[in-house]
Amino acid sequence: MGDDHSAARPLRADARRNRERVLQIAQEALASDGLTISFDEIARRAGFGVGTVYRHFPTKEALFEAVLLGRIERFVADARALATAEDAGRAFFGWFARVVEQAAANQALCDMLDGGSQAGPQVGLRPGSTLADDFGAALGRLLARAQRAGAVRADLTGRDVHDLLRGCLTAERRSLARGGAVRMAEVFCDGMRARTY
Amino acid sequence: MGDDHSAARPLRADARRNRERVLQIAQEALASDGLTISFDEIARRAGFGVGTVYRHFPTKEALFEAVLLGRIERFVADARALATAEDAGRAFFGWFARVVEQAAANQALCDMLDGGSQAGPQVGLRPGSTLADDFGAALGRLLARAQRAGAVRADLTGRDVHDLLRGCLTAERRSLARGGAVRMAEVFCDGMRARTY
DNA sequence: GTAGAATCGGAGAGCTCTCTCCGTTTGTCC
DNA sequence: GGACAAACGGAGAGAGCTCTCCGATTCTAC
Repeated sequence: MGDDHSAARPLRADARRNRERVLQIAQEALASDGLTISFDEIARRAGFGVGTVYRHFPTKEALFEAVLLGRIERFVADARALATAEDAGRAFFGWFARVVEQAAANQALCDMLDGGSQAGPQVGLRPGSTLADDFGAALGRLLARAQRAGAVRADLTGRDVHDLLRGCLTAERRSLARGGAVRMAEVFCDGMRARTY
Repeated sequence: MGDDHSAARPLRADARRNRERVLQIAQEALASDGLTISFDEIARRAGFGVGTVYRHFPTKEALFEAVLLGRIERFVADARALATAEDAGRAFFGWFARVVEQAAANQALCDMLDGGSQAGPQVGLRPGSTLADDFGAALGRLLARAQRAGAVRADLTGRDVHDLLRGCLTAERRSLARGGAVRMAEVFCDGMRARTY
């Protein structure tokens, strides 16, 4: 996806270098500014004409996906790896906290897991996309197992948890203080834990 | 604020009628579409030229504030009224749930309590505004009292709770299912409750 | 009914954003 | 070094937005 130099002839050396640079700058720009950053601005920061950037990535979304999809896939893979962990509760809470923590450090990841900010483009995780389904399914499996083990309230659905995740990330993006998401996740996790009384 | 017919001569009858209609349509539009709705669109829905709407409200923000500030003030007043309630925990959790519930039914209120969505204009609750301070202070007092009464975890700050509030509203705006915010608030409140173990 | 003030309507200025087009520059291969 | 394809740069088209301006219309007072 975005790798249009796989089948056809290889890119010219300068073009490949420039493509890498665009990706790197876009990565930084997305992390600090989120999905609302403009294409022009990324080109400017990278020191290229906007036409050059479009040559490598045909749309704004294509560039953003090239930068971000891999990150989400990692979350899905992590969840799958934890699907047989010994302590199901620990696996679930740990995964949740890790996703929040990593996304909190990256505006664009927040925007993306947040369902695509109203403002920015819909990237990657729009409802119905394969990746969104995978993410939801992976989360659902971890949750179900933790519930069966009695570690998480039985009345929570996967969608509830996804909403809670979004909520945590919102805190990070909006709050005046950094670290809001992680703090919030703590409270959330307490709320999710199965009551013993 | 927006009431420019208070001191000077009264508005002509048709103008007053039109002003009311603009407010009503804007109210509906904001509730359903949030702060990102365009001024042109509101004028179109109301059946007026855009110039007419600008005659009554000099900027987009002025119109939005005319519609929304009263709602926030109500929340602040409610909190003040509860400041001497018998059951401090009940007062706090009840107020929190009520704010979430009401805001959840109104996109623009969500956007606003959310600190002004990145996209839309900053309306009313921008940090440092009097209303934002009032809101924060009212929330802080309810919280402190509930904590003194042992009903809420002692380690939560007012900012934490404001973040949690934002998080709930995010769920409402982004989730595919309506009612996400209220659901989330339940989990939150459980997480906020002081541990008895 | 009429004069004159108040109000309305909407074209358009000016901005930002995405994306295209094509003349200019650069890399590659001989 | 020269020829030619590949890649670059950035002006500008086109769309959407906020807000202004002023001729056309409507209300009100007499």
